Amino acid sequence: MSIASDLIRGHTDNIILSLLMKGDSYGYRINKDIMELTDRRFEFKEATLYTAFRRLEQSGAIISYWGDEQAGARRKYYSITDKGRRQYIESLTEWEKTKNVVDRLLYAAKHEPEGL
Amino acid sequence: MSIASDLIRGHTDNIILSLLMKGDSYGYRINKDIMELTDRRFEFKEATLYTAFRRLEQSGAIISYWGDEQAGARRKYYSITDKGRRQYIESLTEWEKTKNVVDRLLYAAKHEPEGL
DNA sequence: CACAATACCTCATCTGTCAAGGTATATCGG
DNA sequence: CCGATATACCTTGACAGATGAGGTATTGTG
Repeated sequence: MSIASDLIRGHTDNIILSLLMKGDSYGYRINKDIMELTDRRFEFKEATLYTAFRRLEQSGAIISYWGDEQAGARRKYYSITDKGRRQYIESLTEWEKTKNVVDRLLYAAKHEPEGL
Repeated sequence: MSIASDLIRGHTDNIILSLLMKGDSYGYRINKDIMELTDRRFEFKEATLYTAFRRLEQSGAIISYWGDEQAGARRKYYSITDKGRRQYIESLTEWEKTKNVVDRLLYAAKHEPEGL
């Protein structure tokens, strides 16, 4: 739990793009990376993750291909496209704007009486 | 425009509680305050706002009463309860955690190669 | 008198999340 | 050898929040 999903909603696709900026990866590994990066404070539910992959592939932000594992379960790898890279870059600006706006609104009550 | 609603989702109720921490207010005014606090970068859609009021009142975080305006349109005022105050305080911690987690994930690609 | 601003409300629809279910392979302890 | 656990993928239906579109009523302004 830790982080409510409604607080992450809107970041899902961009988080996936962010991890794919480091190189091609596959679903299970991406979620494990997310867990590690957040000290186990967050991970996607599987259904959410695969829904996001489908959405991103349909919009052209990523492409997929099957790996040629000799052993173990097959893996579907994802690769970020130029469109996906642009979307990722834009998401960083969006996130900075969001932090600014939410900070102002959530701390409105505390910063308001500055006239004292 | 400006801020995607999915990035605010999850903060809606807490933003309203934050403004009510400053004192009782009513829907129309709250939304105007939000617009000003964010330099017109953000405001709620009316339907979103009133949905949130109903949700907050049903959960006991706020209570409402009709103002006794002598002139002009009638106003429904909202007042934050103790439960609402506790929820607001908790939301600040949640928000700080969320910022930390999203920062880590969105900037993962940039901070990763630290071994150089 | 038309229009804008104030001020409230509802309903149907859309989107993203997720519980629950499924498939298949590899490894490890007993 | 068998059951459990980990890896790795997928789908479906239900649910919750946001919102477009519509509505009501009052007051002030040109």
